[in-house]
Amino acid sequence: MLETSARLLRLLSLLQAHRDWSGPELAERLGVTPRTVRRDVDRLRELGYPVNATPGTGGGYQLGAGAELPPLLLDDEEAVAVAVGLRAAAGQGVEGIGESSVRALAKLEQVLPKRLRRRVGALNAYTVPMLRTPRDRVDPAVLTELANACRDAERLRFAYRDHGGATTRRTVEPHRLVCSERRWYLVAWDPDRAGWRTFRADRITPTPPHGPRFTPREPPAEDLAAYVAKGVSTAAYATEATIRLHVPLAEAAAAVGAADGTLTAEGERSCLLRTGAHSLDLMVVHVSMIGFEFEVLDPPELVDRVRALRDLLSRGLDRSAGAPAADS
Amino acid sequence: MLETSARLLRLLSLLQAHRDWSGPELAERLGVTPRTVRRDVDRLRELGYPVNATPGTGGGYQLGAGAELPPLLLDDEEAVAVAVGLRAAAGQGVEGIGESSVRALAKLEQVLPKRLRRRVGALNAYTVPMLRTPRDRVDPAVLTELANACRDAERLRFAYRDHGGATTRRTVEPHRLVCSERRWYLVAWDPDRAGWRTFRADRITPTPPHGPRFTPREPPAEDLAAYVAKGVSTAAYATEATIRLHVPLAEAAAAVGAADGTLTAEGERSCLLRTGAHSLDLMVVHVSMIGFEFEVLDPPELVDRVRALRDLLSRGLDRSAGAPAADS
DNA sequence: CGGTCGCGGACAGGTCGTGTCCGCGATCGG
DNA sequence: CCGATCGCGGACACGACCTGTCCGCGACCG
Repeated sequence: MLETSARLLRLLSLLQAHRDWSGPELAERLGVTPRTVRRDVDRLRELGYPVNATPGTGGGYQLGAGAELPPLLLDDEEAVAVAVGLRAAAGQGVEGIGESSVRALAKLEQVLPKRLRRRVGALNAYTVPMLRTPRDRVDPAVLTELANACRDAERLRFAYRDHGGATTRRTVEPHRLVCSERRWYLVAWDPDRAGWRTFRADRITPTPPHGPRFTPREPPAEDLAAYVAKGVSTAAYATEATIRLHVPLAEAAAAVGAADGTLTAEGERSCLLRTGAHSLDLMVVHVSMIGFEFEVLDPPELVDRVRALRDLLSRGLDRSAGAPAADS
Repeated sequence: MLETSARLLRLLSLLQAHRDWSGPELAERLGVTPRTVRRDVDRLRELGYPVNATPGTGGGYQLGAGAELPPLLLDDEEAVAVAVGLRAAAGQGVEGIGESSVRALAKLEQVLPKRLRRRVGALNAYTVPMLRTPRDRVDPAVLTELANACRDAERLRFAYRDHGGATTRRTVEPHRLVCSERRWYLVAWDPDRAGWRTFRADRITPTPPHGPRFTPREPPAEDLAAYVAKGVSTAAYATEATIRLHVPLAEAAAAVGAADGTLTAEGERSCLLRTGAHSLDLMVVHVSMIGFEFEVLDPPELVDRVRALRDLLSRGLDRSAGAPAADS
């Protein structure tokens, strides 16, 4: 009974769109008798999607949270919102969800109607690509293409911009996309060189005609994330930074966010922030925007960095209209 | 035939998880004969979800993009990624998709298994709440609660922090959540005062026992977004800013993004950026991070702002270890 | 040229969905 | 306190539909 399946889907959709539906309402919407609605609800429950019902006047059905996620039935706008959100999350390279973001994005984009794809592309410009210099920003489309090649075990051809700027052409067997230190890496087997290689995604330009399937081989390590982290040897910048913020701990905590580092109180009116070096830029931004008085304690390089920014601003001020250039 | 419906869902899930499946593979996975798989595929096609098939050796089925979005079947990690992405998008208040983001988020959170909800909460800390001071940051949970009340037409009780800081208790009929100028507003009918009111979402603290349903009345305007924009009279900061960037247009375009304003070339080595005032902060950040030499042309207030930041950095440098405080 | 795969017709058996009718219990409002 | 409303579920009969099996066709690859 195709109609029954379709009706179950529509029922699920209705239950997701509104919280509360009465039996007769649903019956009319679905074009069946209330008895059949009850049976459909039972079917949903049997499928593992809990439907709560409240008897009495003004009662009704509502979809609850179950053991597993029911199929999501999104309307056009919601689908676009999801796609844009995922692109942003993937582009930022948020550690911990980055890889699932890309997988979900690939899944969605594969079935996204064309008319919606246009809107996603248009709106994507509005997602704030903060903290990424244009150089190492990754095109979400490239990411999904890499992810697709990984999950389908398709040979991948691409042009790779070398560290020095030279581009080489590669054909590899892609295995995993890994997000580490806010950067994307592709772990792949290079048959020409008969070895595992790690490529930075932002330097990859895929050349569409995909190759044939391959049978995946044993990955070079159990924990590929660790493997990549070790491989790329983030040497240049692996230090930790310590900053003193001249605000009470509570105020700093509200502004800083768990990802940026750990805060420890230091008296009533100041606190210490220890943060991974890769979020130093973020910290500078936060400090600037929120206006915390600060003091750089640990890595001298950060002092240089702040000074460079200060000088940049000074130069800008000198150029700007009617700037008396008065120092603090 | 419950089993048939369930199998269709599983088939859809399989087709979304991998791009390519052969008939026999699917048959084994689903526990039916290949003939039934063909029939199921036909059913999916009849439901409007196009399934492409390629004959011959190494052929198979793949889900294509159709007229409408098929139900999304996400695994745990993907669901978490979607939720985190949506929360981030909603929190940022991206114009144009903000409202759909919240709707989609509400839909998802309603059915999200508890174990996943924990992970979303934990990871949410990692989404970068940029550009929001702690004061006007909105809790995504509050947003979804407001959105739920709107779509279910449930009376809403909440405490409202007034502009002056005083809190009042309200009971209103919520109608729409509007995102304007990177802020969230709730448009609601206040029965006590018998009039329409616009509340800033970041000042709302809902008090959970929701009220009874109400029958929605005619909204105060066709275009509620415009209504809100007019109402909140963004007066204080409604100017436009003009900044000269001392880099070629192409380079600036790569870094700035469409949302931040319009760029116009000005000779070979510089360009002008006109931008809405509410993204000035964003601009300062961009300019800082990327290191563009700049010059503020238009609003003198922006010059003050830059100077304030410069001075903040200077003070920080003075305090910091071994800073020679050499000016540029 | 043969193997493999997708496609679809035909048929038989039986399962399962549907509407109808019914009584039960919970809840809310008068 | 009673009645209306709603969710719940058993019983029954009709009929539709789903499944497996068997078959031949066409396409594609090696």
